[in-house]
Amino acid sequence: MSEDPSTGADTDEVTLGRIETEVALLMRFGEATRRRTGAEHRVLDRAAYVILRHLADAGPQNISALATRLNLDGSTVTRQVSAMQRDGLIVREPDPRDGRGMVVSPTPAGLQRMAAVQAARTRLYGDILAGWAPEDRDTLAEMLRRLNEALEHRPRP
Amino acid sequence: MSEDPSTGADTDEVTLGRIETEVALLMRFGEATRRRTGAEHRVLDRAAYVILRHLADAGPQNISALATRLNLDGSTVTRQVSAMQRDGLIVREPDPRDGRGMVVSPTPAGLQRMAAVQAARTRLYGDILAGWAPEDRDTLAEMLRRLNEALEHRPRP
DNA sequence: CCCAGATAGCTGTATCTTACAGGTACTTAT
DNA sequence: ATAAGTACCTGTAAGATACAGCTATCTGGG
Repeated sequence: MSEDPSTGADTDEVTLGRIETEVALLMRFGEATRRRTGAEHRVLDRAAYVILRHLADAGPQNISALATRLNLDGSTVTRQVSAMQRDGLIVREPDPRDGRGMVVSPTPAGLQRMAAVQAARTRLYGDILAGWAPEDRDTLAEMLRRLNEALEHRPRP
Repeated sequence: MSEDPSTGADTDEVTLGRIETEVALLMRFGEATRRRTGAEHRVLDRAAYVILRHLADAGPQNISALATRLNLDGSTVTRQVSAMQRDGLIVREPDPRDGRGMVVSPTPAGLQRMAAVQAARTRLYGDILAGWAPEDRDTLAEMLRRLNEALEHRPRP
């Protein structure tokens, strides 16, 4: 470690360390925000938000498909979906093509609530990044997109 | 919304939406990884890792300082520190300058374990970002750093 | 010096999120 | 028609965290 800087021999090592640090930090911020925000923004559970975004994006799906996509156990999604149905955010209907399955669809109320949360979060980022130049915001968005893309196609965790 | 693109009137809105989406996605990746990794990498709890990094970085501290810094309740840190002491990762000594407080210091074993986890995570990022140009990695690191900086100084969550 | 209020840490308890195990109903393949 | 697999649900358990209440200690005004 700690080679001659001019060679750049372990510059990448250093950069990777920085990325590791910053991602870890970002995760902590996110979790803390989620918890601290608590009742206020919790018109919509974080889990519910993710599910609604998925349904809005990829169309009505059954529970197994959701669970796979969200990296969650089926039983977890069953419970989340039950709560969301109780709150009128989604409807659950028998799958006409598979008697075992249930198709989950967002309700208008659910989509509306999701959009509101999304707008609030976007506004929050607007505040947080208030001093940034537009091109820097763009660079950030692009770098995050590429990071997620890389994570999705990672070799083997 | 959806103004004439040539004016760039709501380009920022769109960019903020992208950032919101990508951060949310990154969080889900992180959580899924943490859970899936499970017993394997769990030579070191994620909480313990963060605490050790902090102690290594900022020196021995008492529990309240840690809790404040980590955005956690004092009782949570008390329990985490107890577990870490049981595992020989830290030591807890009475604060000579405040009879109420306890000073938490990392042990050599704790630092070593932390360094090992850090190295493993750095290697993981090396795999994930295998195809990236060094300057892109650098840009990512810098953007993440600036994002975290902005989060730290955010107006008011 | 002494007491009131603040602070540090610990313990008990509750909540939230999740996973795993087992059960039932249905589907698919042989 | 039967066996194996799948989809979902329910029971149970584990982990992380917050809040409330407790004790010991510190600090500042009389």
